[in-house]
Amino acid sequence: MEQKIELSQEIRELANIYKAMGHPVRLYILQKLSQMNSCCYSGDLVDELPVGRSTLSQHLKELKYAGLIQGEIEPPYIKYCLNRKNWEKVKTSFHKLFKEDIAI
Amino acid sequence: MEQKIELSQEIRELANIYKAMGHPVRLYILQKLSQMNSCCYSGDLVDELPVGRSTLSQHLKELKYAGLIQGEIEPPYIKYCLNRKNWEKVKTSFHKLFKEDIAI
DNA sequence: TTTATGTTTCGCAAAATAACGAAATGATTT
DNA sequence: AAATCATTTCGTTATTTTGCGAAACATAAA
Repeated sequence: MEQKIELSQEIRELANIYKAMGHPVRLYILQKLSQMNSCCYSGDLVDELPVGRSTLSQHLKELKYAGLIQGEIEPPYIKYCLNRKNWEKVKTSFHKLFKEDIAI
Repeated sequence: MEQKIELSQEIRELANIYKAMGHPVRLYILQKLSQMNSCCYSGDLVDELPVGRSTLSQHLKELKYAGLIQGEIEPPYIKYCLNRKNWEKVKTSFHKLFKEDIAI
């Protein structure tokens, strides 16, 4: 009665996105960017978050890799913003996850 | 200019929830439970998912621990359903994350 | 061209996660 | 009481994640 499925590319990608969101520092950054509806600088973040510069840089890298944020060089700073295009995608898939559920 | 904050309990909890959602097997289970708007058995899942019984059990345990699902003993099976109360909480916080954004 | 500034990469150590099979548990049936 | 069935826990291994400081990289200012 083995009818093992291969987990779809779609679900694996979505899981990766949730994984990227699954750390308090990264979630804080996303929340901040989302709620301000604007951008911020690594230097600002490192002052308020309880991690060192290199660690923060790693988290930003992961968020970038997951496609959730993007960085623009604005010397001497780097300005980070949400990746709007992918952010929409996340919203859509989340909505889909709740498809048969009560509307949000 | 150090104004380090302590990440709030709220954000840490929410991050834990996303972390729990951040694995394809667990996301598949949640999606299934959400979309069917019903419940399922561990035995059904192990037949379709590409992991062993003990591994699946671990994933179910994590989802339970994160408060996303609940298991009811229905001998000789265990029936798993969404934890509706917490599920609503997840939806709310997700919505909040998108607060200043275009409505879903 | 040296110095300063903001950020990232490197190298490492500690902790957490994912996966498995074997053994244990709990409940039911023989 | 023994056998059966569904599921979980245990013990282990391999991999990934998290975090740090030191060093490297840019870029701009002196």
